[in-house]
Amino acid sequence: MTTELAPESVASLTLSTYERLRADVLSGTWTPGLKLGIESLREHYGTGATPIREALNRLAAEGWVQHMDQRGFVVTPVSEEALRELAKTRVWVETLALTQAMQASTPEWEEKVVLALHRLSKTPRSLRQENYLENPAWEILHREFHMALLSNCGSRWLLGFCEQLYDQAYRYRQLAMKSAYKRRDESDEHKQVVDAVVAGNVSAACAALTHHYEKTAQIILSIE
Amino acid sequence: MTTELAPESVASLTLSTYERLRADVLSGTWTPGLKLGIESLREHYGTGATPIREALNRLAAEGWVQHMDQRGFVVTPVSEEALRELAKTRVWVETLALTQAMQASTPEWEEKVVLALHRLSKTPRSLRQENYLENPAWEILHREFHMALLSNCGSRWLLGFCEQLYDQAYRYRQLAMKSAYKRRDESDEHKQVVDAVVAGNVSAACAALTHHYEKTAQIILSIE
DNA sequence: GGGCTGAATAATATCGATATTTTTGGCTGA
DNA sequence: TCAGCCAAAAATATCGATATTATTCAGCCC
Repeated sequence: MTTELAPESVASLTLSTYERLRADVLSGTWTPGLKLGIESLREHYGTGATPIREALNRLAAEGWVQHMDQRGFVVTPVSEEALRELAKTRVWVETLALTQAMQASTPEWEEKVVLALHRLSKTPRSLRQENYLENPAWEILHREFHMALLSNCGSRWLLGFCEQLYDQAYRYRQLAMKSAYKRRDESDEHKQVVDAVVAGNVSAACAALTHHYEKTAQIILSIE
Repeated sequence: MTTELAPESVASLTLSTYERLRADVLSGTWTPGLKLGIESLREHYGTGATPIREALNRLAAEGWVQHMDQRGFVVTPVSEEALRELAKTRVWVETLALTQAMQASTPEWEEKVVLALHRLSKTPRSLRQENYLENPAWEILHREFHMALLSNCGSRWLLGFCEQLYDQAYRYRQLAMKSAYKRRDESDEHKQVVDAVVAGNVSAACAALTHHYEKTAQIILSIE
């Protein structure tokens, strides 16, 4: 007797607070290094201390904030070195996942990837032409495209690591966007990855993905 | 009161509760699938609900327990399929880390690895001869050996992933030990890895590590 | 003047009690 | 007999207040 309805609507305060806090860290609303005092967060999100603390503990385990015992929480700082390390790790881990995904390739997966790319390319990168204004729809589809690419790797652990790394890199992108927006056409880079995937050329696909990530890191680094 | 010296002794309740709970999940004290009721844990660990909940939230983010919103926590279940996936992922990710570590090899790192192996081989696997009794010193040195091997990979992210996977596999080992103990000599397998590392032979080192992990998984699977 | 000491202050960490939500179990009506 | 439904019970989630712990800063000794 399983009577399932939409549980989203009645999410616990802990969960929704976690999601809001996470989004605010990812988007750069809370800047790196900022001390996250319980009292001020409590006031800002309009809840008690318990949901705040529970959310912070989860975020600490995921690496978004750091928890100094008995000394509170701070937003994980960023640094050029950390970004380089992140970019390097992403290339290693995601090419690994892509390789495994391609070796286990199925027609369904290929179609899923092609479809994800199609949807992405039909969505504008920025909401405005003149200056950059983030398009939330594009961001969602972009994440879905990259995850679709790796979804066939056969390991939920590996996929989870890739998601973590993707989201970490997203924060750096957001922080960089705050200072400057450099126009860039990723659509071609995406297409090259998919072309190689469809052709079954593992090394070409990994090379294209690597190029895509290294260029991203390079652009962010060039801003500061 | 009495003046405290060691900082460990004055760790916050949240932290020490987290560590105790984590150890109990890893050691199999709380069996997979078990419902972890707040009230019973509160009583068992002799603390309030807040430290328990915070610890559970951290453990949930790390994959040790699962959190069903508004429906409490359960110890993450195990399954043959999950173990196979874990073992597979470990081989992929750790051979990646080992490869990178060897490519960035330094004399200091090599010495660290050799030393870790030496310490490990001088420590008995079991506290008793006749039947198996876990030797905590061996467990610590074993973990340190494996982490020393990967410590030079150049990415804290990657190293963190490896630690996660190692600890997850440790839980499976512990669970298997509860039902049966199969005598096994790992020392030779460890030595083969180090020999290949010292010789600078990347593929041989990865093959030895892969063999080591696959045999572990195979033994655990054969028990049930 | 500079470094140390120790109370005052501010923050975190924790508790006990309350509000919500889920689950249980019995009752009704077809 | 069985599904559907409501009330009671149990558990989770949350709050407000308190206990502990770090930090600050003025006063003091060298």
